[in-house]
Amino acid sequence: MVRRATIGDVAAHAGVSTATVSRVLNGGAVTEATAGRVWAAVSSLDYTPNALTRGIFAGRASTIGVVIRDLSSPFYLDLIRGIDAVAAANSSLVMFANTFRPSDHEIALVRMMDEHRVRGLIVTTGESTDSRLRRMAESGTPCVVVARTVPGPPPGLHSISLNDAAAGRLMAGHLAECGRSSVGVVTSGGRPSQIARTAGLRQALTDLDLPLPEDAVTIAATEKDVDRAVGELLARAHDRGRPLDAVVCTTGRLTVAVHAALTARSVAIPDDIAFLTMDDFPWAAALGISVITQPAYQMGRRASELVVERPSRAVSVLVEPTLVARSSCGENSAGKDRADAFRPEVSS
Amino acid sequence: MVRRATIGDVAAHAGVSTATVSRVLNGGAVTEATAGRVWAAVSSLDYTPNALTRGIFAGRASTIGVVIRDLSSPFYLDLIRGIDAVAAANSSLVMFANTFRPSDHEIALVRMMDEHRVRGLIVTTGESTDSRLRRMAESGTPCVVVARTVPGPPPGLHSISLNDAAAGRLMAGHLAECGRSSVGVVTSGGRPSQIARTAGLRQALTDLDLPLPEDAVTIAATEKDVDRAVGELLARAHDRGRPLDAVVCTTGRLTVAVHAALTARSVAIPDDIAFLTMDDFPWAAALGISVITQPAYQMGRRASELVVERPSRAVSVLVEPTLVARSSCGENSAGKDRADAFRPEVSS
DNA sequence: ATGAAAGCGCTAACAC
DNA sequence: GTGTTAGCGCTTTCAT
Repeated sequence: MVRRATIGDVAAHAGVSTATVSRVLNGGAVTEATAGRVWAAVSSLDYTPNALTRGIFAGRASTIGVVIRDLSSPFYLDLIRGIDAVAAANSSLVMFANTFRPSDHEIALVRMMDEHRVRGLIVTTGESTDSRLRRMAESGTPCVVVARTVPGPPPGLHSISLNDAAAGRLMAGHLAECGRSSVGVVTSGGRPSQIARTAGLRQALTDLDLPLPEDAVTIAATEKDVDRAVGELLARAHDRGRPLDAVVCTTGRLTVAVHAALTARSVAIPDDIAFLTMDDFPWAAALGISVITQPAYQMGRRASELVVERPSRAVSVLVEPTLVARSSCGENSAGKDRADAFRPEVSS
Repeated sequence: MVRRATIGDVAAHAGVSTATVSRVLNGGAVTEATAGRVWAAVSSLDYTPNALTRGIFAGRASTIGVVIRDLSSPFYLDLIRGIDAVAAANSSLVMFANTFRPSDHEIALVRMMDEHRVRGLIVTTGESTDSRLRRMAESGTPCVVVARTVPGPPPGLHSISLNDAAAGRLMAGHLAECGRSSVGVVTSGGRPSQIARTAGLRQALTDLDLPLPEDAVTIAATEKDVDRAVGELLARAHDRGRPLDAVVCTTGRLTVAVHAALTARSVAIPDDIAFLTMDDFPWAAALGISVITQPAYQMGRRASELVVERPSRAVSVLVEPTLVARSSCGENSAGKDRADAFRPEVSS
């Protein structure tokens, strides 16, 4: 096992001091001649500088931390791609951790990111991590919370989220336009974004004189739970005497499962029931599924930028949802294309 | 901006030496009493140990590096999930970088991972990075190459890949069983795995007396290029007087695009043309698309395990593909379920 | 322009 | 059990 060359080895090999080597590596004042000798030593020894040791000096690593809840969701996937793109442009690496669902685990992951002295941290965690995020922000590690806002954030603790109520309203509007009047919704539960979407939907529906009964909303925490949820939704509406003519899903994570549950019951989309969900995905076009989309990639970019640019105040970015109408709700409107709904930020 | 507490601060606050603090943190011999005082200091100062500094001691970080070509491909996504799962179980974080397509960029990324002294590195890069991977392995950083094998690997340089030729054969067999005889293939190009799949397919087809003409194989490097490729495939077969009755795609990355190109030409699947592709994905069932699948998640787990367990020899894992027959090739066989084809490793 | 030396936050011998 | 001391690999004064 070959020992790695250190800066000392390079110095010895080039016949200079470590200080000089450091200078040529980081661009200090050195003669052409010495620089040449040093570079020669570097390559002949295959010297690769140690980023860890460098980081201890800077006080922090050059890495951007990301703690995400569920990699397989289309939204998070695009988010990461955005984050990674900006990181790459700043020659930062992304340090990633998947929290997997409910997971109290997320506290430990955020802690690990902190221990690794990430340059900044981007998370989609729940409130349980807020105290640590605050402290990190206060001690100079910019943090950005996605899909949620933190009350009274200290400088350096940013947030970037979708106008969830507007997303709900968009859903209501589209469904109404398509002549649907009895909608059922499956949502993934208690996260603020989920609640706001459902509330926005209900409000808009009510304004349209299309009230959404309590029991027309069901919670499915996981994909496995979706089939039951959809079954109940259908049954309740039937019992109520107003069979469903639309099902909306408030999270992209459950789209496949809801669609499958519907299909398994041989409901025809959109003839029997309209289907509308969150977050665009590669196969949506092929399946004709209409969606409300959020600019995930741009959100990821923005999050990374906040980390890199370190604005001194707490920044709160709110992005707007867009409807991508395809055929799953009945009318096959020309379909505004997956427009980029990213808007300039709003400082808090 | 609050300065972070160091081990020295904790020591001072608790009235002990830094060595003692280090001991209670890492489990050395200490009195209940001192330990108590130290922990009290730790929490009252919100002390969070610096993983960077720790790493400089261990000689390396506790992070697992991953350089992936394309996050959005279903295969890579599952691979990462597998990697992350094992990393989490070993309280390692995953350091991630997306290489994006063609990218010579990958050399720089692997280098960065090396600079960060990752505990081990998992890559899907091309041969351009081999020399560095060899050096890393030789100096004690286990590396695992996915979807490719490195000739004459030094100890510590592992590989894990699919039996690509078998995948091609599986495709040929299924297509033949479904009564198809004129197949066209779209492949993403020159990577060894792509070549082996196509070769396996061609060989098996030939053995079945169903030769695959040169011009029935077309290369599409990116999704944008797929439509052209499919068009050419169809046209050439037509000109040849043997219109296609099957299209196979040798990479999961292009599945959506190939499917879209076919649909755009209003070919009916499977009535006009059978469609068979690589890598299972969440929507495949809904669309009835038959696939040849590889155990991506397990491969990710295995890769991580190789990093964690550091076997002293070079290990080469070969996994077998499985056919998941749905309806896109005509017959709707019961469909063996997405079986786990993971097999015990084979040492090289 | 370059070297000597101090020190970043932490661990690991080695004394006591 | 606990403190002292010497580093780990690197950057950064401060001299020269």
